[in-house]
Amino acid sequence: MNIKQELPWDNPRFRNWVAVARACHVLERTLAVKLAPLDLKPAQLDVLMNLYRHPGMSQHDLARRLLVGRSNITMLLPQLETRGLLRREGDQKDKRVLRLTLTEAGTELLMQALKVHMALIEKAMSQSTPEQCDMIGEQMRKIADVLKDA
Amino acid sequence: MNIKQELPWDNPRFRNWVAVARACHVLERTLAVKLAPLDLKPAQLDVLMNLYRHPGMSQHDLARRLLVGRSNITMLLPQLETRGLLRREGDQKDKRVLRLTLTEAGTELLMQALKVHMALIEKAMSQSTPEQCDMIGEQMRKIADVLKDA
DNA sequence: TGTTTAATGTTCATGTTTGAACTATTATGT
DNA sequence: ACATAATAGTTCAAACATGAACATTAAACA
Repeated sequence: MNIKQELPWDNPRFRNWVAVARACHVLERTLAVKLAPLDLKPAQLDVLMNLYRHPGMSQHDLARRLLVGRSNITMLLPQLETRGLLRREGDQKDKRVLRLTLTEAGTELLMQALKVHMALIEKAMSQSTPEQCDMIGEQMRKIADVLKDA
Repeated sequence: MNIKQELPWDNPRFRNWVAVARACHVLERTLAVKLAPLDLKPAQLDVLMNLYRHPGMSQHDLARRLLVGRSNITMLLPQLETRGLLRREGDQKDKRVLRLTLTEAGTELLMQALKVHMALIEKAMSQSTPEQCDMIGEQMRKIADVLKDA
C-alpha cells in the first residue's frame, strides 16, 4: 500500500550515492572542457596515466584496468600512437601481446594534462578536510572491491 | 628536477578522487548488467526516475538535470514512449515545450528497476556507517555545487 | 505593432563504446 | 606429438552521445 515508505529516495544510502554519481559526472564533464586545449579527452588521459604508472603494459591489462572492452583499446590507441605519444612493441616471448610505453612527447603532454586534472580535483575537494578526504577514498576503494565480482 | 614530488599520485586528494571515479564506474557497469533483464539501461532509468519525481517536466529541464544535451533527450525518449513507459504532451501555454509524464507501465517498470538499483547500492555502501555515508553525500553535493559553474 | 532576440525541440554528421565474430598465438591435456 | 582450450588483439556493425545548424514559438523592446 504505502509504497512511499519503501521509496529509495527516503533511503540515505540511495540519496548519497546519487550525489556521488552526480559529482563524478560533473567533474568528468568539466575535465573534458578543460582538457580540450590540449586536444585530449578524459579517456585518452586515462590511457596516458596508466601507461606512465605501468610501462610495458599489454592492451589487455590496460583494458581491464580502465574497465572497458579490449576493442575499445584497439580503437583508442592509434590516435595516440599516430600523435607520437606512445609506442606499441610486440613482446618477444609472447607474440600475441603488444607492450605499451609512453614516448617523451607522451610523458610531456601527460604532465600538462595532469596539471589541469589536479587543479580541478583540488578545487572540487578543497571543501573536505584531509580526514574526510581519506575516509571517502577508503570507502570508495571498498566499494570498488565489493562490486568487482558481481 | 625532482618532478616526482609534484606527481598527483602522491597527493591524497588526487588518489582519493581516482577511487571515487573508479567506484562510480564499477557500479554503473554492474547496474547495466543487472538491469539488462528489464531491458533497461542506466540512462533510461535516470529518465524514469526524474519523471517520477518531477512529473510534467519539459525535455529541456530533463536534459539539464541529467547533465546531457537536449538532442540526447530527443534521441532517448522515443524508445521509452514507444514502449508505453511515458507520455509526451504539448504544453497549452507554451507550444514549444513538451511535458513528460510516466504512464502506469512506466511507473511499474521503474519500481522494479529501483529494487535492482537499490539492492546494488545497499551492497556497495554496506561497509560504511550511516555517519560516513551521510558525510560522503554531503561532500559530494558540495563538489557538484562548486563545479556547477566552471 | 513590427523587429529582434531568446528558448524549445529536432535533425544530422561525427565520434565513441560496445560485443560478437574472427585470426593468430600459446597452454593444456591425452 | 596432436588435438583442444584459452588468450591477445583486430574488425565490424550497431547503439549511443555530442554539438552545430535548423524550425517553430515566445519574449523583449523599439
